[in-house]
Amino acid sequence: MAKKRVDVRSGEDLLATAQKILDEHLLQLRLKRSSRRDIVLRVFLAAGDHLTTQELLDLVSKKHPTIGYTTVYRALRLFTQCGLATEVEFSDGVARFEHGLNRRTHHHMICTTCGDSVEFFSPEIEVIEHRIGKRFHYQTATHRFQIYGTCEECEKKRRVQKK
Amino acid sequence: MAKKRVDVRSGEDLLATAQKILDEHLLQLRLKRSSRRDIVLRVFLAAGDHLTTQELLDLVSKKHPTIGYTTVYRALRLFTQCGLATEVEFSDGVARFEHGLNRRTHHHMICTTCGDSVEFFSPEIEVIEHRIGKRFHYQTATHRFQIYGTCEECEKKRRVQKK
DNA sequence: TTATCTGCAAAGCATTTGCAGCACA
DNA sequence: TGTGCTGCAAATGCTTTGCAGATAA
Repeated sequence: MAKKRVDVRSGEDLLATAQKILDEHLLQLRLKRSSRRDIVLRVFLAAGDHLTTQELLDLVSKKHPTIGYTTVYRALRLFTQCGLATEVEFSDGVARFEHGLNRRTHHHMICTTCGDSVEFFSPEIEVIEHRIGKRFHYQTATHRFQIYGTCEECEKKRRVQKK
Repeated sequence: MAKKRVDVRSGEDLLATAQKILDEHLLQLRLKRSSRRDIVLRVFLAAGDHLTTQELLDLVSKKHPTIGYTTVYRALRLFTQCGLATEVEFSDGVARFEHGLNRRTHHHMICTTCGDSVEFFSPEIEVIEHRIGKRFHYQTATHRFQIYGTCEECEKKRRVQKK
């Protein structure tokens, strides 16, 4: 499934574009729009990256405490289907989601001590994906690449403890 | 005769080396050796890669039906701790293990339709890991890299269905 | 003898789903 | 009006752990 590339600069435009993409997706699947799901979308777009379903629910709950886990869960699935969200794997067994709109392909390096992460760009990865796909006759769709280690802070603490 | 590197080509040597590594690990943790765990190790070494705990149990059960899931589960954890096994993530939510001994660093490309996978080598990945780690002052420990797509077989079938 | 190992069963935990009532088209 | 949406609670499915008896040292 090819992701559409849309240029979205302001928050306004971002929301409008995202809503349009979602609506189109709903139309294709003959689903109905719902105000609660739209709220989840707004909060998701305004929130930071790498949120778990629970974390997004917590944010949503602040202003809309009656919206439940299931709604957020199912909304995130829809967002992922239409490319508004991407699931990322941080190896702690919990699904995390980040924005898929207006986002350069990037990867994550995760600190296994404090859970912090940084994003980085590595265009070579795309090249490798294509090369390997071609070599083994795979129609490649996506890839996952994460680096695990210890961030500067945690590394310092570790050294102090060792002494 | 000045070869210092442990040459583990035959199954015999492989087992011996692995057993030694395991024993040493047990010693460090002040754990005891056990015949059942040794059996699990033998089966694991002789088996193919990417096995789930359940799959390894199934193999073990063929000759030793009284060995239980928990033993295999805990054995795999020990193997992973001492580097005899590596956990790999295929994104289906099940832990898979492959041999860590005598194995070049490699990665996987997985068919999301049939679950089949191929291994490939990409030394560039190591280089990227180091470069990114240095740039953000991370002490990198490891990384994960998988490509997802459709294998030739499944792609053919998909095309036929589409018509 | 004492500490670890084992199998069983049960607990954990994130993810999914069935269902009855609510809301959108 | 009917179909999809929601929240709740329960089901799933894999992972992990408590415990009593078996086993290694």
